[in-house]
Amino acid sequence: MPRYWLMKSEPFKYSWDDLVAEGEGTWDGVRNHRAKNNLAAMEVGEEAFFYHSREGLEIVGIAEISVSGITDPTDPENKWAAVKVKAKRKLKNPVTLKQIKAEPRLADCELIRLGRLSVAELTPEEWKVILELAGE
DNA sequence: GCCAACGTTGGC
DNA sequence: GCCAACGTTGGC
Repeated sequence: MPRYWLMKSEPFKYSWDDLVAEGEGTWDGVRNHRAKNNLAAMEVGEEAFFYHSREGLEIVGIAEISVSGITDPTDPENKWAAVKVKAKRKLKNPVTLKQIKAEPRLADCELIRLGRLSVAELTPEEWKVILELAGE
């Protein structure tokens, strides 16, 4: 069973357009244990929403895990996890944090419950609801 | 720019 | 091993 993810990035540091331009990006620099566990659990081919935090505050597209189970190249001690992702496609309409908060079916998702978690897991149901909000 | 939430650090 | 202080994240 594939799992579904949501990855946050501050667009002035690394935006969806940056990922599109690069083709493939390494998701590193995560220094939170729960986020790390999520990164370590990712498998090649699984999909993740790409969310812009601090600015934008919306899900803009879907990325696909292209390389999983690597150690963070920015961590000299090699204890943190990382993955590589490829831009898959843009959402038809971006889904804002406001829309997510207004949707009762998403009240329990990690993104809302653990606001500061930079890599969150979504259930298949939550994934579908967000696609619905995107007009898909 | 502020502040709440949360993780980490360090003194005891 | 507890907990206060501090730093960081991220929404507002």
